[in-house]
Amino acid sequence: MNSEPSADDAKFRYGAALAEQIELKWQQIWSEQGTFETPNPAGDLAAASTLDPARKLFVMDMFPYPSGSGLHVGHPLGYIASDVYARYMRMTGHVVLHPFGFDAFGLPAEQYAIETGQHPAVTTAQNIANMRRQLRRLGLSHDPRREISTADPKFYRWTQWIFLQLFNSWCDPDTGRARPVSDLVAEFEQGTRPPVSEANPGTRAWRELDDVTRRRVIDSYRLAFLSEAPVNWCPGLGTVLANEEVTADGRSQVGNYPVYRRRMKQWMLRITAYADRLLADLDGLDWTESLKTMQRNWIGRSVGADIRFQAGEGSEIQVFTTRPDTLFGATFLVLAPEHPLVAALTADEWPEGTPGEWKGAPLFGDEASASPRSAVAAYIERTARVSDRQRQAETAKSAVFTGSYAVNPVSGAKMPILISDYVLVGYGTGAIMAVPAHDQRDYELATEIGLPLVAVVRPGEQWLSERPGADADEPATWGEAFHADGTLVNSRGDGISLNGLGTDDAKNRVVRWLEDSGLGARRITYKLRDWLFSRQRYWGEPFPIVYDETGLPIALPESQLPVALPPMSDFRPQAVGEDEDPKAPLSRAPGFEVVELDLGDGPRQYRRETNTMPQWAGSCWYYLRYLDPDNDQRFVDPAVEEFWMAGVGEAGRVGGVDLYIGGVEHAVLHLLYARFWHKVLYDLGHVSTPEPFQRLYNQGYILADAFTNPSGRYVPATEVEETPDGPCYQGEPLKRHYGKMGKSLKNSISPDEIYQSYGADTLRMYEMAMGPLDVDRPWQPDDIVGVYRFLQRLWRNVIEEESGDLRAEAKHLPSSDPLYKLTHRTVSEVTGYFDDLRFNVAIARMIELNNALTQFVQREDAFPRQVVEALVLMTFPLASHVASELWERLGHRDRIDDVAFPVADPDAIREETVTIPVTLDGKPRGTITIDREAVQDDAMAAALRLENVASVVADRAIARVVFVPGKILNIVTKARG
RNA sequence: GCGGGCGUGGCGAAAUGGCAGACGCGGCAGGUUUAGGUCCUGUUGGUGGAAACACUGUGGGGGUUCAAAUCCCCCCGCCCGCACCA
Repeated sequence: MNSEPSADDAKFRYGAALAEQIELKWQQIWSEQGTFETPNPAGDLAAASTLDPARKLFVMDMFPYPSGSGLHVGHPLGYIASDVYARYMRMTGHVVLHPFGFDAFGLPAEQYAIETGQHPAVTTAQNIANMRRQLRRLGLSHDPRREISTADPKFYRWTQWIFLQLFNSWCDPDTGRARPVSDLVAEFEQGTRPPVSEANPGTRAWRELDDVTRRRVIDSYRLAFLSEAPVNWCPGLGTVLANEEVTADGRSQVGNYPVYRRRMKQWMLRITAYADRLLADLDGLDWTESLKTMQRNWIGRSVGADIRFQAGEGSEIQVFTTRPDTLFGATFLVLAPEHPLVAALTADEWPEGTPGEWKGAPLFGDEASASPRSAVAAYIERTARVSDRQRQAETAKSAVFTGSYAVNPVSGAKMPILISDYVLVGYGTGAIMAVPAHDQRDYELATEIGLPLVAVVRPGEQWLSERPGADADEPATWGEAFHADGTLVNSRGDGISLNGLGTDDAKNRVVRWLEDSGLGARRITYKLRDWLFSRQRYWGEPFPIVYDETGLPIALPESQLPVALPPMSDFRPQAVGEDEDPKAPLSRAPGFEVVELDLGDGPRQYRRETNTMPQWAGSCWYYLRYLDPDNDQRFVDPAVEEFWMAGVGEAGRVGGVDLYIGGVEHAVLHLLYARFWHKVLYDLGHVSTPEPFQRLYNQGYILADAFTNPSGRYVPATEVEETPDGPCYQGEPLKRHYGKMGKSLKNSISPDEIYQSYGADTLRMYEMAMGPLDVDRPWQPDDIVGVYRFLQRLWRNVIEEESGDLRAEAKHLPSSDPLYKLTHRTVSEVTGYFDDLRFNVAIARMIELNNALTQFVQREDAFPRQVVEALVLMTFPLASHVASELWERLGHRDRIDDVAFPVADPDAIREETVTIPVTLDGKPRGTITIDREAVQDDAMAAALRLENVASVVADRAIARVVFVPGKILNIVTKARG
């Protein structure tokens, strides 16, 4: 199947060996001539001449982490696509910035280092060198001077600098924008803004506060702040874990250690302050609707109301609801087990007549349910033990009663207060009003342990009739909650009645009433959480933060950046007991944690922050560093930033990277985090656009067969034998699967294999020809020969295979020649397809043209230069090496990289006559060839000369004629008479 | 459960209101070759037919239209994301 050249093959046939020779030659030339170096408008990389801002284009890929196993053929799909586009756009006169880099900090790199027993700095450097080599072998046109690594101190110095911008900023609630903390302090000092903060209960005036309290108040406003948060804590690994790193049964993916929920003091970034803008600004972006939807869902805006319920003396419980209209149906309250008021609300004794189910007796037995305190304690303990995922997997609802009651403010009804794990402490207020008749979860709990149900929205007749035995007034008979909109019933109280209103009217009326009575207010909440930003890990950016004797954080001055990651031989996270506080690896680095610094008031001792930043930090801004990678004065020169990030093209484009290609797996992590950082930088005046990525394109994945043995483990797909009884490995029958190519499914295919059999140009072209760029596609090695043959035929049409000489040149084609016309039609179509990233169809058109060219060359034993040059130029963005070689052999001394993409001759495309189908009652009956300008009568006259048409029309009457010029003639007939 | 997307030959796919299946793989037939491979030519959705041709055909059903793979409604299947979000 491989086309290893055999002895009698022509010496100069385009085969794997010749392809390799050509590819290495041109890669060498590109490197020596700096072909891919893109100039800047200013600074170190400034161009000799001025650059046209209207012609700039910033095209980039999501950068990879430097993996130890190198690339497989699935990785470069997006890289090839961006490269083809970058090369094409350069040929259309654009100044194209096409950089590449490595996401070198973070867990994948550190895990690889631990597994191989080496230092991550060593493995990272090795892996980067290896990947750089593999990418160069593919002929990607990245500017080598702009390559960055997030683990390079020259890079992470500025990651730390941006963290300081976050630390030194707060979000002004009046404008929703970030401002310097110094503004906030000024407003506190002048008394124009009250120092409202949890750190200042009672909101005493600024001048009454001591220094430490003032610092606590300011800290509580910062965009980067310390907070106690419940996290996934894994003592076995000695670190917190992201939700994604915890398995369904609550254990660590790595090492299979148990994971606990635990409150820990962590750095948080206040991304929630940007929720509204992150949502609203999606509208102006050229992203797919599905990706925007994912971000919208993740941000999860919901509109409703806060309502305060009185519970005994002085206690007040605030809930959030999106259905304030159902307030009369709220028959009990449910708090998250972690809610701060739980302890205060837990009664000493059960009220008279409390049912056993409310006491948690079925869950914990008689002893634990003897008093509210023991039952609540048992329930809290149970919640802490169970992971989030496990909780959600449980089918039945559970809850225990606190022994306390609240009062429904509209109906006056007495509402038992319960705790249950289906109420989440992190969403809304961590407490809900339960409306069991109209909320499915509340319904399940109410029917499970016997709580009252009141219908306040009347279900429709149809809804009731679909549920046998359902009585409109008895929700318990419904089998499930009725949560649709409807007409309010049973909703009359002392101060307010909602009866007869629709859902929307009822919401408005009850919210107005709550606001007037001071019992509640309209409110919007988000699912988006603040971003937990610290890790007890070694391989990441150190925080530019120290603590003084107060234990409060102090930002280091810019002049002390970077805070270098200290070298450590044992950098692994350390296991600690369940009750011990975790120690970040950096606390063990000699001389790192305790330091003497002069921060402006003389040398003093400080303690450094020893956590590191998470994997996402560097990727939040790396695209900006490409613009100005060696600048040691600023993270990016403003003139350079403005040039590359400005919106080009249609009016109203917000600007940012002009084309960003990457996988959809980053839809809500990297892409949301980066948008947030960018907006902060924008607010503070450091960047010129409100969004980082104008156009985002998700390439599909390459899929391949994968196989599992009888014990369910994946086996290397390349070593699987196909037998008549199915796939086999080491004598064992296998189960066939199908999935994303990669290490985990053991079905990777190395690009080296393809280079060996066909060359890099064939691989590039094959990956682009497989199908639409955004769709997953199977790796089908048998198909590769299709594009291989195309390149081979193109080569043969220009070069004598026996001698290696240029073929004879045919006479100049007249513009009336069909091949000339086809060439220009192809150029015109291919141009459009390249513009739209539809490389698969562009390649199909080019193959068609080449097939026609092949016939010509065989007939004439000579090639027409116009056709060949157009085809070579169109091939260049895809198969750059062989196109460069052919261009040179065609006698050109100029670099093909600088040649303009061919432009179609409009006269050649315009046909004097057109051939269109004729249909009778929608059925095709033949074609007619008519003048381009022909009108309906001309077309009819031509159609009636067709035997097929004339015979039918003779028998039937013409009811109607539809003539679409250039498209179709449809004759609608009816029976005569 | 909610949200997004997809469904076309043996396979990857074209056609986004106007002759369904461009282009490629694979298959079949022929040429070149000692043979195989390479290379070249022809052919290839299905059914019927020697052929011309006819009928049929884009997951299923219905609708809009002169005309539907394409637009609308219902159903089925598959993929992806989120998921006790109040």
